[in-house]
Amino acid sequence: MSRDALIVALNRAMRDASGQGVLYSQTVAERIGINSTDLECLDFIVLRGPISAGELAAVTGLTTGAITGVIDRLERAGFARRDRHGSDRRKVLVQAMPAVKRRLGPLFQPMERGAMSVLSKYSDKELAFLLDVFSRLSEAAATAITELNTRAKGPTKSRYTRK
Amino acid sequence: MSRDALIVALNRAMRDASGQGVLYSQTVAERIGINSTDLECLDFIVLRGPISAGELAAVTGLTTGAITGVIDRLERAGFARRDRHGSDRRKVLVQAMPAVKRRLGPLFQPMERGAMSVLSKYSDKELAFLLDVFSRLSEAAATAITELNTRAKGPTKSRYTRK
DNA sequence: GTTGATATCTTACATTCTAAGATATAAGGT
DNA sequence: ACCTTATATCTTAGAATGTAAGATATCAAC
Repeated sequence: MSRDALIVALNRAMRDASGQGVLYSQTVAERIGINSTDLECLDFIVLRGPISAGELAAVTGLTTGAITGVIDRLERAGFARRDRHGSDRRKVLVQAMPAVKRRLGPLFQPMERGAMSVLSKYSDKELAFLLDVFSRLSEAAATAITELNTRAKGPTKSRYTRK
Repeated sequence: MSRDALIVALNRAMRDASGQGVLYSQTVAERIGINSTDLECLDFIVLRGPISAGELAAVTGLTTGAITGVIDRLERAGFARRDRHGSDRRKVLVQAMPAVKRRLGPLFQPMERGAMSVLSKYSDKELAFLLDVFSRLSEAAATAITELNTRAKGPTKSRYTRK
């Protein structure tokens, strides 16, 4: 395969792999009866410990109104809990409940095992190489997103031509 | 870094990279004034040539009713066109319009350049290695999704796995 | 204590999805 | 040819979830 063809194939493979990841998340969300947005928020809640509603809105790009709904549903499903902030009582701190690990863990196992079965075949050196590549790609993507947002935004056009 | 830590870091890096890809798509969609679902469908339309509405529903996991709306919006925005199937007049074939390449191309350039700036530093051998890894990961993910759906309790609706 | 900033929630409305059924066409048996 | 059943898309009604704007409560500074 030529170098050019290799790069084209690699770009497609990356998009496909990314898509599979999304698809897996959607499937997991469906299985536990919440939507993808709520699962993404739950991921942030788990990763970034007790987090305020406002921060959650900021990292997900949702409005605070939408976040209120997200937290309501996560609470109702038993995956998260609201607490008042100790010193600033306007704030609401959201944290994950034990049910998350118990119910979400098993659902991520097939993916973890799958990734493991692939990765376990590589040497430490190869894994380090892969980690480096992924990090660089993420960084490049972040830069590209910024670039896209920074770029002149042409004439404002309505979302769709009127009904 | 220990091997275990390496693998944990890699898993997180993969999720992050996947997320960046999604975020990029959302940004592109916003920039051209359509939603992410419509852009995903448009990608299929571009890749898989003239495709019937039903097939589009099958590969995306949307209902045919939703696909009708998607095609309506893509048509109104000038990105796609409906045609009657030659021999089976129940079918509607959807194909991309030239405007897609013209208007979408530039928006994907920052990402392409970013990926290129990373990938260009590697040897052919390294690129081949990466392509192999991505392919294996995609395949493992597909298997994991199937596994997850197989374990499902109720009737399962899945994307991409349907024929 | 008053004023303005901040954090979250509420409300009204828009968009897009699903489910069910309508419509049109196809295909096969009689 | 006719009738029945299957298929492909569209239509409709209702649900879910998003935004925007404003209400409410709290904080922070003067």
